Amino acid sequence: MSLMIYNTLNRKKEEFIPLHPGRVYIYVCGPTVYGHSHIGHAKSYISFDAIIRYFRYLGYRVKYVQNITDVGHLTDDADEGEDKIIKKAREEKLDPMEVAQYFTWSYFDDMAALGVLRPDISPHATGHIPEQIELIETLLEKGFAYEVNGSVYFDVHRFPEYGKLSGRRVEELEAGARIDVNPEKRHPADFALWKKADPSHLMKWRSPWSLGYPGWHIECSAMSMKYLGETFDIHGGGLDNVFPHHECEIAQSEAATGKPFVRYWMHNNMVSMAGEKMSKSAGNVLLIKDLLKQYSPLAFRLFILSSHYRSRLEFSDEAMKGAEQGLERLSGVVARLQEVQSQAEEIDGFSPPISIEEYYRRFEEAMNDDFNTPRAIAVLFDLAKEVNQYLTTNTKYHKPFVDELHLFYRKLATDVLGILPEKIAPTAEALSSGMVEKLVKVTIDVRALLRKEKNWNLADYIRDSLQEIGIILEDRPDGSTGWKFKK
RNA sequence: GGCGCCGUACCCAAGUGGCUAAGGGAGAGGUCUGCAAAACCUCCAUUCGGCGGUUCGAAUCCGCCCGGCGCCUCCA
Repeated sequence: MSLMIYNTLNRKKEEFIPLHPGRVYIYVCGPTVYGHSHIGHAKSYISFDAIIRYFRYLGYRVKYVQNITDVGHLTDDADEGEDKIIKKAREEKLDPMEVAQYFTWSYFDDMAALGVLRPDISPHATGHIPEQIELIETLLEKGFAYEVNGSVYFDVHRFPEYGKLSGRRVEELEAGARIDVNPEKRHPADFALWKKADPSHLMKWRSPWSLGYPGWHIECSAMSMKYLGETFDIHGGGLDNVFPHHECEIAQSEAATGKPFVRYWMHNNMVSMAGEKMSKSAGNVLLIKDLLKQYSPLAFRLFILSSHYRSRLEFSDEAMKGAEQGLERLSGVVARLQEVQSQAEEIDGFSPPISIEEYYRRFEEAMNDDFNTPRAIAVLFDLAKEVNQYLTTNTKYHKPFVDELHLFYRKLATDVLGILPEKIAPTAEALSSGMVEKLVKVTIDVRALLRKEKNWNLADYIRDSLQEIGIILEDRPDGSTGWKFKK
């Protein structure tokens, strides 16, 4: 069973064959750090997080690079306008690096809160100015770029394959250009590699051409090739980066090295709200920090991964609540498995009522089909039903079997998808010490006596009161009472 | 104007030529139960925006129409 990946370059699914056996070299476009991240960003990073976790599950050694863009992206028209970070700095009366640094930490905090594993390398654009200058020099030497007035532009006509990723033609771009024509450019579709800074510009570096700053695509080429090689396996990012960003990256990189840049291009689709793409400019953003005030990070991951990464996802409170409930169901089954593990034993002649291998197979089959997490998650739910049946129809449990079931969720739900915690919220059985636990136990015992006397009013009063302080009691058919913390 | 995507039940969402259209949530009924919660069982789209066509057979392919969206400017 081979791993198939949808490659934007060919618009079809292709078998994944790594350049170096057993290894995956992957670059994903990171954030421009001029504001807090919203849940649209989160879809991208959670999707690639699951993809990388799955590669590791398959046994690949992954080198994951994700840039931090702390310079270069402009606000308005292609060549004029003000750098976003500088704009923010001016507004807040801060040094641009203070802005970039502040939002970099904010981004890292958000990702940690969402359980997104850190990339192996998080290179900063401003930390790689020499590499970018070097790349531009190569492009000039090879005649793919030209200098005008201290700025350097890439000449798209010198690179006939320009447009191969996004399916555009230079002539069409010319016709439909909504960009104000920059008189320095030979052709409207040419893009800047280096811009000369005007005297008031806040971020600038010395270069052979001028005191200036790098163009807005060159950083990704410079940094990805520095850490992953001139040709590497996967480059990922948002669908909205296909053109012009990734198209330009290909042009710059392949022109400079004469080699294929990236083997598999992967693009995630957007989050929408009320039918419209979530974006800062549209103003319909929900920040990750605000989302997490209301919903649990794991439920949000479940929500994100229950749609395919290449599909658009419609966010709503109703959908998020659905995810919360779904997560409750999954964590419920794992909590019961945990609970049962301590009392389970070896049962002679035990024959497993569930084929766990079959569920592994189905999960992998789904993930191997271009990381189809919605189908993979359905497998987890299907098994949950069977496990619950097993747990409710038996009173004695076969330890190795219970362990195996538990391991299944541990590996796939916790390690690969990251939708279940390492440890489920404690239950009475799982705990042997602690004052809270002891107090709850005493209370439950008292309530059991009241129930024996059929003093329902008092018994219910205790249960309701505990619920108010976040402790849920569950009476079971055998007369015992379990409890858990309210999520 | 150019390029492209999507429209599956109340909500989110898989499925892209062939058994009964995944899964979750919500909803209805039932088992259990003093009640509740959880769990389990049953039900919940004869139908996939509409109309034609291709085919033995289509949600899936083709055409037209309706509706929504993305990119072409920074964007995950």
